[in-house]
Amino acid sequence: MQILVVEDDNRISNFLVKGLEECGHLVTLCKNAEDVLKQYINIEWDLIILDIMLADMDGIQLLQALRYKKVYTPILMLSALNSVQDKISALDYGADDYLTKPFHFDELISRIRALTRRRQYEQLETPKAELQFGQLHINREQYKVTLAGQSVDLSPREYKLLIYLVENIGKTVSRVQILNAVWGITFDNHTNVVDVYISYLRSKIEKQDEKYIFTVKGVGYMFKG
Amino acid sequence: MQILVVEDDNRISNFLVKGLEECGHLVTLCKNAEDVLKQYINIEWDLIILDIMLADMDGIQLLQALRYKKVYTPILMLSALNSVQDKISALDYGADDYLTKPFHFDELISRIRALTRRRQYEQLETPKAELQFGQLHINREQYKVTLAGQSVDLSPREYKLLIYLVENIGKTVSRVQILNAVWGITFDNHTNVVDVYISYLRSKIEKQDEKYIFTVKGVGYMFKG
DNA sequence: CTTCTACTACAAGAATTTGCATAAGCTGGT
DNA sequence: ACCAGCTTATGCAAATTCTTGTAGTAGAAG
Repeated sequence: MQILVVEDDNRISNFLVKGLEECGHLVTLCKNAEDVLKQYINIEWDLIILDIMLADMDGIQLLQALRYKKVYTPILMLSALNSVQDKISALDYGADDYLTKPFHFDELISRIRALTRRRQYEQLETPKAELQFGQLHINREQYKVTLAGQSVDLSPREYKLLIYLVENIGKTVSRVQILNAVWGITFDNHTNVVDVYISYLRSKIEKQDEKYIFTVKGVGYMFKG
Repeated sequence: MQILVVEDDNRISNFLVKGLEECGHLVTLCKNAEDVLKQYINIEWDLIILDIMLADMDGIQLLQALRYKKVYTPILMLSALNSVQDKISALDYGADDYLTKPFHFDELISRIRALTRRRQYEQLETPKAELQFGQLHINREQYKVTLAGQSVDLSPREYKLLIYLVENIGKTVSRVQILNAVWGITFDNHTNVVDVYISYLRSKIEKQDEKYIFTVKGVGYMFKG
């Protein structure tokens, strides 16, 4: 899933990003409220994790702002405060769940699962751990990819890229989108890493007769099953 | 099962932790009430064992606090007092069972079994006491591991780690997840203890031709049978 | 059909990160 | 104080990531 983490404390954000990525999610980190409203508001996230205490804006305010702008993405609030009052006001203003720091990572995971369950039922393709396209087989639980029975050794970045493409199967995704989702880069810094990694992937998962990644010239790439 | 023991008397806590671990449970010890509310409250325990006499807070108060915070984990109270009054108030405030010290370990076990019976029925796969993977043999009842008939001497931490990996057999578990489940650490990701212990475990339970623990690059580790 | 341009593919190597082993420092229980 | 077990620190090899540079290609324009 694509998750936006809004958190200015480096320790916690680092922990969150690392942990969520290790669980197979595509995570983007944003360190202040303003940027959320400016840059990230138009991206379709599966989940937003929002710290209630931010340097530039109260988390509740941001929550309100998002809901006002008709962003109905599930939002999970994080807080160091353990007060009931805060919890209530967060839920009142439209948060979907609330978690106090420090928390157990497995609990975060289970709450994320609960929050996005509806979504998962709706799109029955994604929650499957096992995916297959022709000769290509992906096991998301074991992070294992096989091609015609033979194991394919992908680096973490290559794997992430593949997952992103597969999650957007049939849709053309731009380099900027890929950079955003897989690398967490939000501005164009004139790099061609995406091209390079597409090339790596192709060399590893495609054969002469079996192609999965298609170039859409001037736009980006598309995965076809 | 994952059990939290809240007890400040070393003699008793040691006895409890050792005994429960020997019965194949994953036990975390907490020596004061404050830490329970701060650090351990969001972890999904299967059972909490709570001494009624703690240095920093009355056990009943802690019990109340937990229930107030909607923690519905089964709680078993321990007390040196034999007074009926205490027993009643503990049960009134939401404890699920009550046991007076000194007690026979067998009684504790049978009460734990009663309290968590539903849970045990639910997960019929895990409670097996005897596990075998190739040459590797784990007896959870006796807390004993053998490799090709030869006894393997694991430290408590090593054993806990092994059990966690085995319980997630075939699934990749991240370092953060391991740190959470085996160490109870929620916010420190600048440590390499997990790596070190994986290394210890491997040196003790693996041979040239027999491998059980597989590294999933950039993600974590996976146990394969 | 040829030329041109913008875009794409890929190779090679530098820089960084990761995983692992080992060693050294700590800690709590006897 | 000692010992076993736990944690932190360090160094190294290998893997991964990313930049740079060049060759190649599709498609528009002449």
